[in-house]
Amino acid sequence: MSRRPLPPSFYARPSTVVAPALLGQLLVTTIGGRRTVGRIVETEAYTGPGDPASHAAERIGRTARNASMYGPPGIAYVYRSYGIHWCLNAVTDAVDHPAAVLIRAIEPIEGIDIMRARRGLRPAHPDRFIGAGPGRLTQALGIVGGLDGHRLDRPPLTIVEGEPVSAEDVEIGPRIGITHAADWPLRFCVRGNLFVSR
DNA sequence: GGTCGGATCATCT
DNA sequence: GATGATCCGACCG
Repeated sequence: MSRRPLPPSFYARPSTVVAPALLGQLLVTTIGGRRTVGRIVETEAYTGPGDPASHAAERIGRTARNASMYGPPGIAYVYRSYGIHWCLNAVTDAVDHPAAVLIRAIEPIEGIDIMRARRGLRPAHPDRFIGAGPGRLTQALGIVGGLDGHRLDRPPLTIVEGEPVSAEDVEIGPRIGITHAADWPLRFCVRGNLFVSR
């Protein structure tokens, strides 16, 4: 398994290209002195100002919350969802073009006991509930709002090269949990994977 | 195994 | 003062 972090150039492409390319890559955190690794199995693209579902949609513009989306490709955009959960995005495209990929699910790879403890899962609870959902995976990996704007090619929050998923193994469907442009086919997941959120 | 509502808060009107 | 890129437990059948 290669451990090379994905370079900023990987993210300097449209979010519709980066989102499927992130499938199979490894999300690594070293937080609280503990290392946890998850394989990315589900993503969603948020394309730019013309995407009505984006936090940086034209009608919203640049605000304090979405500032990271206007930053350089390859940094994290972390925001609080429904007042309770944290959600992690990888910023894509170019500076001043606000676009990102939401990481929606991971398959637990390393530090499973740590993830289960962070999630408060009972022993009988199956592993598929560890990281199936954007709020769940951040909790499992210890990702919090303080990591907003963090470079994804260095600790404690890194995405490293894994095994890319071939095009025929990528399943494409509509994005989840949004009201605007809900039918745009910008959700990508590993076909048949047991750890996706739906 | 499906649907429903509560939790909880930063952000924006 | 309303809203939301969510999750979970309660309740029903």
